[in-house]
Amino acid sequence: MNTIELTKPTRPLLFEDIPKATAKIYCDDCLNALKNLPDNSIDLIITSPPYADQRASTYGGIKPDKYVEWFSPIAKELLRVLKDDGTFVLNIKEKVVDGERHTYVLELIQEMRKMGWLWTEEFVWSKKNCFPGKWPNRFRDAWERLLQFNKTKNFNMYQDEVRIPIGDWSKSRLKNLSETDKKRDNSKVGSGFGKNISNWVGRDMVYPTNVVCLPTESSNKSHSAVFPVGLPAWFIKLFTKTGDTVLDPFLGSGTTCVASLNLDRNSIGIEILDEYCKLAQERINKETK
Amino acid sequence: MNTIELTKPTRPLLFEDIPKATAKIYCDDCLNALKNLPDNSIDLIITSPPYADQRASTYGGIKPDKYVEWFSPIAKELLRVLKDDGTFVLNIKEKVVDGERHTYVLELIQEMRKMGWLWTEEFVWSKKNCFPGKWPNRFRDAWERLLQFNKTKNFNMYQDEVRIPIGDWSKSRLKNLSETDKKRDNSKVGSGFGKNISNWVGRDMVYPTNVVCLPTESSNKSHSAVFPVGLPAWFIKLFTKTGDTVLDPFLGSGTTCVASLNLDRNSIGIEILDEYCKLAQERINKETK
DNA sequence: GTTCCGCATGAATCGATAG
DNA sequence: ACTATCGATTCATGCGGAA
Repeated sequence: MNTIELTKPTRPLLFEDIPKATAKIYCDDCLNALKNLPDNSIDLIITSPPYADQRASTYGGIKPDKYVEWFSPIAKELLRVLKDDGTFVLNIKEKVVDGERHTYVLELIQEMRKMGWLWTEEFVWSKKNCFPGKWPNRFRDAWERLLQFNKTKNFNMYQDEVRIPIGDWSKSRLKNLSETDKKRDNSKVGSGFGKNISNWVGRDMVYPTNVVCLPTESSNKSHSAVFPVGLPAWFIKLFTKTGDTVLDPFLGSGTTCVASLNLDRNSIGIEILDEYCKLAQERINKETK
Repeated sequence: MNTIELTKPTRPLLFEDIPKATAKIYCDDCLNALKNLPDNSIDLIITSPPYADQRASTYGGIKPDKYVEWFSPIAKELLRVLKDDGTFVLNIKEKVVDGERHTYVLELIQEMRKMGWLWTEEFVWSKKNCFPGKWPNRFRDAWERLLQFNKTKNFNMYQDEVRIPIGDWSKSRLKNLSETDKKRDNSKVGSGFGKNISNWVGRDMVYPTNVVCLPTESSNKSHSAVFPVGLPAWFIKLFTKTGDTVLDPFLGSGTTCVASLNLDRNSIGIEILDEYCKLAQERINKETK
């Protein structure tokens, strides 16, 4: 098993003791790597596991009928490593099998509740640029589930960190304070201030809802991630504070670590495929400040 | 049991034999009234049943734990009265019980599949102006499930009836097509447009997705239902044609009948509360053409 | 610097064809 | 009959080069 550790100063250091956020990547099977993590050590788990029948080369192409069986032991380990006031956000969507939506996600929720998880909420990720196509009996699938699970009812939630500007203008431009927006604006100006989105903080900010609207990232040819960096960023801001630790047990191309570093959170990523680990490392070097 | 029947000419009559759409309201208990309907007679069922613990005075306040048990016999009757090529759209959302989303909707889907329903699709109704409020551990709930069930895989779907304007991207992109674009065939490209881009010229309507964005109807003082008329209207256009019959077994204030009449569809509504039946009648007189 | 345009690229689904 | 593979369908987005 290879382990990659990256430490980056993420802000201009004003004092010597400003904490540095660290990203650690385990290049290993998910269940194996999780055994290395101590109990109650993670503040937020956010992941998008391989969907049924996807990524066959890496994960053996889990059959829809076997999905719950496959994921359950992982869910048990995640329950162990999460802190009592932490949160687990699971991005998932059932596929169509024989003309019907398969029920493995419904079954998974029930199974996870049996092992002690609380099913606190279901967010909707609404994707405007979903996969194209036309069928006689079905429209394009433009949404995925973001299931929120907790260990206890007293979990940390920092709602003020994800407030959005009010009004129609904000709908199109500044929807969810996505990291890409923030970074683009920052890079244009140079300093951490200037034309930053945070300038708008304080003017008619409202709390968002449980519907998250973000486009997928499809044109990045180096990796096939559909997880836009704004998605983990949103939940990291919502459920953790600076210096906390974020875990993604199916890291893929490293999106969760990139988002974490840019927000001064430590992160642990697990990814079985070497080439994805390398890719993650490259992205962390390139896309973090 | 009272029955109200309303027949309205819904368009300027050009010929004597233009069919008139009819709305029929059964003021009765849902299961009782359904017994009056023959097998395989309904083209579309669309309804928003009382949610758990809602409308307690009317339905005895169905407890979340008893929800599946309460709805199952109704679902069986609905299966009986629906035509083989018809569709059942169920608007529902689980409520929060003791800090968790309750699982009665998940269980209901599984139970309905056991009795023969196909769970074809789950649409999301994204509510732009959802109920205001703030809670320490939860955002405002801005979406509801619209579960599509069918009896067979060969159901009627009239997709062209609900097409929407194309996104702005096409205006800038397809204004001036170069000659190469007009001639381009799939020799160059393996995926993506593949075909000729000029196919898109003049095209201004596209098919929607399975995310339905509609605002809730505000300021409706007399009834608590937040079913906007646009919601049944969308599904009526999508799943029925003129002259078909639409059923709403929990009519409430009559929204489904209003939408049906305005689209020249016959409708049958069932509502146990007399005052709701009266209200429905008034709305039908007032809000239909 | 800014806007415009060309182009590739999707956690998809269905139906037909092949073993 | 049952599974595996393949082609056709479709629309919003970001990147990079050009005006």
